[in-house]
Amino acid sequence: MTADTQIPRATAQRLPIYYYYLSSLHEAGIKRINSTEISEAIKFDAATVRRDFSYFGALGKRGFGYDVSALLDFFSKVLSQDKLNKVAVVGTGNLGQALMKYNFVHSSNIQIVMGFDVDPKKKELKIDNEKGETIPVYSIGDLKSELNKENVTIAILTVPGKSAQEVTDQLVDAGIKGILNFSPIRITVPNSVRVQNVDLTTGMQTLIYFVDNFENIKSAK
Amino acid sequence: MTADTQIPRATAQRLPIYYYYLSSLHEAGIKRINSTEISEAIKFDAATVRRDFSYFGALGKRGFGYDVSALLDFFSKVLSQDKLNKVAVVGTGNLGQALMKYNFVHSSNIQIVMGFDVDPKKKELKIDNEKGETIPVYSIGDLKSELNKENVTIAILTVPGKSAQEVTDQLVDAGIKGILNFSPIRITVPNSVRVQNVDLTTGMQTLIYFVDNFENIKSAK
DNA sequence: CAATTTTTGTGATCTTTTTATCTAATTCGT
DNA sequence: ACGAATTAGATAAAAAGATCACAAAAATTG
Repeated sequence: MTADTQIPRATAQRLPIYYYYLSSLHEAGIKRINSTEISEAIKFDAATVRRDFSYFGALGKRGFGYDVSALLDFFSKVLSQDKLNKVAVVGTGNLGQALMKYNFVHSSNIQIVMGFDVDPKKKELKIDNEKGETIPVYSIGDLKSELNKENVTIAILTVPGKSAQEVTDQLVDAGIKGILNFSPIRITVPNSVRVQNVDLTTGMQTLIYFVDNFENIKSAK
Repeated sequence: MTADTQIPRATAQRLPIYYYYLSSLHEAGIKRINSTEISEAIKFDAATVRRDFSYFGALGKRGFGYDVSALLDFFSKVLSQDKLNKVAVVGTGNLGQALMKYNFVHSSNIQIVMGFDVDPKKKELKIDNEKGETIPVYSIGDLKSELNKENVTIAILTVPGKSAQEVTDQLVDAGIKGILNFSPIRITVPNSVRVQNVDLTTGMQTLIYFVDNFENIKSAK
């Protein structure tokens, strides 16, 4: 079930991209695909695609390509699409609330089940998601107990930079295993906790830099 | 003014992180800093930090470190913090509206000045940002004229995957130079246009994969 | 002011990632 | 069923990126 080879980081980062693309092919009723076409759609070299897939074994057939359904099923398992991942939003400011309400991080295997905030007034907030379910907001003091009660191991961190590290420490103490960090701070966590940074401002600044310095960037092919 | 060396991609991606950190130091009244401390805060190796800086020349002093103000001023220029970048949001669904209202991509040099949508009803939307300014929403048919009128060269793409490529083609035709792509599609653009992908779902899926396959990821130090 | 400490900047090296090329398996048309 | 066309998977090479380690420069100390 689990891969027996060590998967390179860069490959792991591409897996959700493959998964999304395969889903769209499947929905469109496309039955087979080859590495060249995948390459064109996702903008990585065809050799990279084949190499990535090969870490998981021989998934394709020479002279034929890849069977979309089989590949999709496989990556579905690899990405734990079968199991439901309960997620908590920590920091229910504008961004946190927006993520809860509109389920921007949306996928069948991810469900935001609760929110936390330092401000006790936020407890009165009744945040309804798109399905009409009310997502409870708790005080940050109840982090540990509430997370454990529902067995939540993934957190979305949407607190201001100032309190990001302090709240992170509490999340770690509460047994959180993964943090999607929207704060502009690079948080410190022990080795056993995974962090994925999603900084909206950083992305935009990088883009502007790339636009302004087009000629100066290496391999901006 | 512009760097005379080719800046590696990886370095360019770290510039906004340095900038944010330096700003926070400056605000805190800290006058000098060394690569080791920077390294601890931003979680990249100290040698990487020094190497990154060195692409822009000798910014530090041996035996002393870096002067925070001077370094901040320098990166401020590198990242065009002095010039105002007008940005348009294309696709005023939940995510697009949230970005416009709450200015999540917020920084002094970035201003969202207009929105676009296929749905003509959206034109009646009066979206006020946090400063109380009303951001107009136009029909996507007016893309070219409105963008050119205000000299907008950066777009935030928040349309559904289905229409992402079609809208991208229109943006390119309208002369857009950079796209911050929130759609799950890897869009195709000509060589002269820069794309930065920010996929919320992908980030979360990658995180879950990293959490579930901790032992299988290479150099998850 | 000499000795010691600090800390940068960078050549050298190592690691990771990407790309190119080759080989052999499989398909497909006839 | 055969031969040409296709295409994955493997191997090799190249490129990009991270890290090591140390000389040189500057600061600090006694």
